[in-house]
Amino acid sequence: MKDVAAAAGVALKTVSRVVNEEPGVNPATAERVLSAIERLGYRRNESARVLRRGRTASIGLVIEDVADPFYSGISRAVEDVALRHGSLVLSGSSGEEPRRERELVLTFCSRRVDGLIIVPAGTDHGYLRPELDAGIPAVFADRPGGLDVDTVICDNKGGAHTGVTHLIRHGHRRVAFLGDSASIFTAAERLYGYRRAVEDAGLPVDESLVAMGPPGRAGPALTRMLAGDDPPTAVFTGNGRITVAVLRTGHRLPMVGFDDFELADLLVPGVTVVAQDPARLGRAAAELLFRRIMGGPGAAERIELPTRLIPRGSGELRP
Amino acid sequence: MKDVAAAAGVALKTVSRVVNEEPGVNPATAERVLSAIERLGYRRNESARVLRRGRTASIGLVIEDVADPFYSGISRAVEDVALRHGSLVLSGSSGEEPRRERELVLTFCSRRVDGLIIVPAGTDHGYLRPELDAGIPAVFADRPGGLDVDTVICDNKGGAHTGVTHLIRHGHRRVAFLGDSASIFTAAERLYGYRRAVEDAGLPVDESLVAMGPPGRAGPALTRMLAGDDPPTAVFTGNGRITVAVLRTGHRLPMVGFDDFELADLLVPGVTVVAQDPARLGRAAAELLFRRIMGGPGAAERIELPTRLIPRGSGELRP
DNA sequence: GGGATCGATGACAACGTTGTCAACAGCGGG
DNA sequence: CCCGCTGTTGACAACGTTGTCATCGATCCC
Repeated sequence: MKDVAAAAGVALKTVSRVVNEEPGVNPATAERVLSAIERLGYRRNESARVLRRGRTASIGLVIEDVADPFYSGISRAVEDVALRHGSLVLSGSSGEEPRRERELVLTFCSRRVDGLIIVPAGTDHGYLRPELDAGIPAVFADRPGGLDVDTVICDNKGGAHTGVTHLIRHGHRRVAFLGDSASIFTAAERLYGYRRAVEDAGLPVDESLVAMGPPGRAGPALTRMLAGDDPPTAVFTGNGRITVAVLRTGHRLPMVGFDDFELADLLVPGVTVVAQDPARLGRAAAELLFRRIMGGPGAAERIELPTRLIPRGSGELRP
Repeated sequence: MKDVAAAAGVALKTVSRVVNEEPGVNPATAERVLSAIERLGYRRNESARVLRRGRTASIGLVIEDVADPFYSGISRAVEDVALRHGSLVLSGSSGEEPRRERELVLTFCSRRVDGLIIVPAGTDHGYLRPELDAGIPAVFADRPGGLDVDTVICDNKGGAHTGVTHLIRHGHRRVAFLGDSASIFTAAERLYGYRRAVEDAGLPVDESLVAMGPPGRAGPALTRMLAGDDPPTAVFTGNGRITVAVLRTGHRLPMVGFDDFELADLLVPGVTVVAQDPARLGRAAAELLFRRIMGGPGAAERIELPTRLIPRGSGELRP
């Protein structure tokens, strides 16, 4: 900028004015400055600008894994909203490790992001306190983070309840539940919804029909159940990865899965799912965040998005 | 930092030393400083640090769309490599719009990223010249960008050639090609590979069997071909999205698709594909970039990754 | 014609950090 | 006892930008 000023024969401040399109610069002068900028290939140094102004025009996004379509859907939606607000997105994958999440968040904070959107990995988010107190707004997405902070989640219980009830209505009395590790909030909620649905139908909850754990374990778990004395006649899967794992086992059991996925309609039979809307979730979280960044007042909000049952065949099979 | 120094009763510089774990600080003093840091919830201001030191420890990544599994695979791999180098990833989706790509790149540059990985959207990347001259290394991924810059791409021609030849070997003499818009590098290359394969087999290239355009158009195009006088007996699809579009039409034509996708093996018949490895592509690009960032010398490299034919049934059907 | 107003421009400090260099105390060797 | 060395600490400038305030000539109104 100094060089530009020298080349254009004006003061530093005038260049600054031109670059920021501030009013009150003689068009002729501005023209001279612009041509000098062009000639020298000058680019404003954003770090210095941030240092001086305090606002970075960027937000941090911590998800579990960009390569998972559910999270990349969120990611894209957040990016779009950020773009509309002239903001950039710093993002990172926590891989479900609380330590990595914490690391990412702190890195983002020391880069002075204007706000954070976090898919919480662990349960203890106390490390966020100082940041929140320092005035960095945060939004939890997909799962609550245990702090009094804006949160956007799905109706996990309700969705699972709907899906399981759907199977029961089609005549199943023994529905298995295959969920992700019980330590994950969404998995626990969905399990709760499953139990409620079974109870509400007046059926006994049989714990031998429930298996929680990482997706890789779901297939074997189902196989064991089917080999038992009183096997399930249908299965409800707790998320997209588990649904796929079960499909891959080749058991052609009637099923309903949580999470929609591409090609679910092209399999035979089509896979009935309880769909979430990741784009909507991301959008809601980002909009909430920007409202806070712009000084939106009030207590922490908690938005719960609905789910939608999409019948495609696999969930309508009778025992 | 000033406050920390005051609280600990030491000079600014000493706090800086502690924060950066520089040697030559009395352990007792360091302890005092650390406790002050803890007490005040101090976080180093990265902008100021960047301003002072010149290195940002972050790289920029411009892809087409995070929500596309091919690109999110790349994204994840880049993130992992960056993590190993202690670097952060700024990323953005260009949506195949050259203007947006340019905007993103320039934004990244003014934030002084240490380097760029770009999936080029347009053909004119002249706007990058000043940045390159300013010493910001860049790597083009998936497609060349028309500049003399490190580039990592797939063997598009070879992959298409292999896939089409596979169909011909199974007795097809009229193979249709459905590709993405011809202006996209990879689409053009794959078309070229298709033509070569047809010619190499001594068959006539029939332009009425070729349709290029956005994925949404692929289905209707195929339907038109099939309604013609001399319809194709098999189809080669130019990328994952087009493959899915074709599958959705319900025509059960023998086919081979470029790009692997989840569940390709669960459809009936399984979908034979020519697979790329997005993770490997992302990793290669990122490693190349970091080598440059650390001052790796020499002329621009061009890496071409192989593809792999995965037979699953749809490509082995006879006419 | 004189003072007020306005438009254009510049000088300067400050943002929070780190690199450079100097200061100072304590210590051992001659 | 003096010199030089080591270990520890601090003062200060600089990074590139922007906000504040001052300057200066021109214009305008009475």
